Amino acid sequence: MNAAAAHRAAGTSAGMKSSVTSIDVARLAEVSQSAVSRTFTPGASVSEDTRRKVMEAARKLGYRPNAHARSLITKRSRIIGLVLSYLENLFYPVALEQLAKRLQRDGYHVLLFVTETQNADELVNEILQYHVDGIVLAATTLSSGLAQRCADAAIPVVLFNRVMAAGSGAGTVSSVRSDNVAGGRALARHLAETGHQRVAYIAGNEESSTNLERERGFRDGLAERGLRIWARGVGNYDFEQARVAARELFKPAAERPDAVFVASDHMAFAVMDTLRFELGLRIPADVSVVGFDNVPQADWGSYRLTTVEQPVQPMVEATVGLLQKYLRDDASPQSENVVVPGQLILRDSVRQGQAPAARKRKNT
Amino acid sequence: MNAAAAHRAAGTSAGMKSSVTSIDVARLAEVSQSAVSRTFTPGASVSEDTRRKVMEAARKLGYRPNAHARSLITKRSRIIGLVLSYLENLFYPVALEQLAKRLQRDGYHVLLFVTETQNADELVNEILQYHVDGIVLAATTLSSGLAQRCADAAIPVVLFNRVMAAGSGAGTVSSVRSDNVAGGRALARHLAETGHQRVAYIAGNEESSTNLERERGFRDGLAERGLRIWARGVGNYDFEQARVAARELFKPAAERPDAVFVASDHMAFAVMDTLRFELGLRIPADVSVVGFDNVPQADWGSYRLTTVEQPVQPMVEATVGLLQKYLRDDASPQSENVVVPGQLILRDSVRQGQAPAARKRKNT
DNA sequence: TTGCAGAATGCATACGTATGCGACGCCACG
DNA sequence: CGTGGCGTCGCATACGTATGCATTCTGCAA
Repeated sequence: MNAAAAHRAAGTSAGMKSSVTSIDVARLAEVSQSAVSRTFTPGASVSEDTRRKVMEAARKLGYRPNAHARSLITKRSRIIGLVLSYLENLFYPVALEQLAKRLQRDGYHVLLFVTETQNADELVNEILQYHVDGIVLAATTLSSGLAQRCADAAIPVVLFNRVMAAGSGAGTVSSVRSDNVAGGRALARHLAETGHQRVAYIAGNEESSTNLERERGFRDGLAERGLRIWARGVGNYDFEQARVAARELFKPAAERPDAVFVASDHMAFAVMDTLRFELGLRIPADVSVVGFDNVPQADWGSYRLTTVEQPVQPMVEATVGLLQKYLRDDASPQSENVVVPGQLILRDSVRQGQAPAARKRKNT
Repeated sequence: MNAAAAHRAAGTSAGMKSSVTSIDVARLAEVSQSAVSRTFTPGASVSEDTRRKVMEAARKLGYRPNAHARSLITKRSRIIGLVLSYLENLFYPVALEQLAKRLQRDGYHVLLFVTETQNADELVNEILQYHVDGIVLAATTLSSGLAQRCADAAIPVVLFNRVMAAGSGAGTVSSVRSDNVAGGRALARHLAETGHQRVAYIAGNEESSTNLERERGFRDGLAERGLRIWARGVGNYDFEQARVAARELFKPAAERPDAVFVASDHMAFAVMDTLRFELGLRIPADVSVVGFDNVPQADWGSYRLTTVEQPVQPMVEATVGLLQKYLRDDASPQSENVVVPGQLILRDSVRQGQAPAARKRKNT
């Protein structure tokens, strides 16, 4: 054997062009291709002896089963399609990270689709071509049609941090979200208890379910205490638009709000910076600010934002729970809407005092 | 036709269980399966007439080509594997978003792998099973072995924001990064020009190429002006560790640094908050802070961080450029290391004055 | 009219794996 | 010793598409 041949042999044992098939392995191990397949199929019937021979040969050749061929015949790709639209709000990257990790632990992987209101038809096509086992829609702003189209293809869809508009026909599409209504209400009560009178609201995307629910809860909570939304702006879940809304709301220096609930932490940061550095207001002395999501930055020293948490871990757990359930009983059951509770997180962006029962605690 | 049948028919035309194959379409369109295939293969020879018939039938049945079957035979999956480890630093989500969008425009999609120093072997296995067309490694902290193992499998690998340690044998693995050395040097010069004398450095992961290069450039830049690193800590690209390092560096109130370069914006925010709210220091009056990355938050009012940009768009462009090049000339060429220049971004976290040529500008 | 080039089309096969089915060997039990 | 059951194994086929090759078709020039 000359040097080149030796090198080639070494290369073979290291992996090489991964065109080694189960047949190659079978040949080397002196068994049938079936035996190789069974060795790599958990729960199949293989003797300990041949399994050893196969693994040995596979290792030598650097063999790995071809996922495409496999899913062609099993009709399961072990791929989950994840579509989202906007990663600058840290809530989504964090959720994405957890979700991907969690799915990997179960042998699934995430195929990513990034879109911003792109025409849904094309996107559906792209997703379905890969025959994903399930779809997670994590984009507050996505058209409802998309979800329906996917569900029509008989593949399970779960909406993450979003829920289907009640109007569109029933729908076999499930959802996981935190309790936005309760969260909004908790914030309202907290602001009321701490003696605020003129509370403003800066909305996210006005048609999104998250915004509708948070605003409804907030309204209800205020009403309980005989208050109402004193002023209102729209930030559309966008950083710049939130700044603009804040300027607008606080422009007439005559009677400005003494508190503002911003529909997402991400927008709340924009609002806080605008209030402080453009309008020269102090938080919370001049105005209180509360948000929603409990993004990591909310705990940063510059913001210390009182907010309602969206518990990523439980939401992720619920999401893969739903997916796995649908993958098991392949008869697609009716839709299910999981609501995960989230706590009010008290920090330093709300003025204390001036109210009868005002007090500050960390829990409950 | 009764109501149920009518509904089923409607369902069929809308998509249904996507088990419609090219054969079904062929049957309905009264052509061969080959004709269907060619209709969906750009550049194939099909008459306008049959193409119309095929498209019509495909639309009726809700047909979409099966990507797995296709890639089984073409040996191209149009999937790019992307592995990253840490999404809390906004630089990565933003890059991820751009990269995914860019690849989608070319008909590619991103399969995500999230890992934190997990054992590389298993990860390589998972990636290679999907026969991805290329791999992007965007994790500052990943073991070099991983890249090599992937490259061994004869699939193109490009390191994003990272470069291979010179030691490990040559390597057919390419890289894209910004000019960390020049960036570090620019920061050093800027701090020197603005009259700082005792400059500290808080490192990222000490073995990462980004950290090594930034520190080297910084050192060189200081040396040019007769300065050296006055004190040094390690933050390991982690938020909490950066806080600890900051406390340590600034504890002896006797002679504390008058400036600190933090190896990433993300850590810099932790440092700024710690300095301000724990140690009561003013920025930049008492101490100047500079970072690296130019993450969106660096422009926020609470930080206004002077930093060096990592130009995401050009870096993404270079990355897919490399990938496409390797996919075209499938003979894998030698490795290539693209370095994208990045500008110094002046904001308000550096004290001006005290120095001869000190001035503040937005550009250049 | 004949011939021919080029386009269009169909037939057959290949891609790499999973799995039903029958065959075989082994052991235990009757 | 015979028989049945169980655990292994190999053969053959199917999954859904792309593509080389041969064939047919179309239109045009001679």
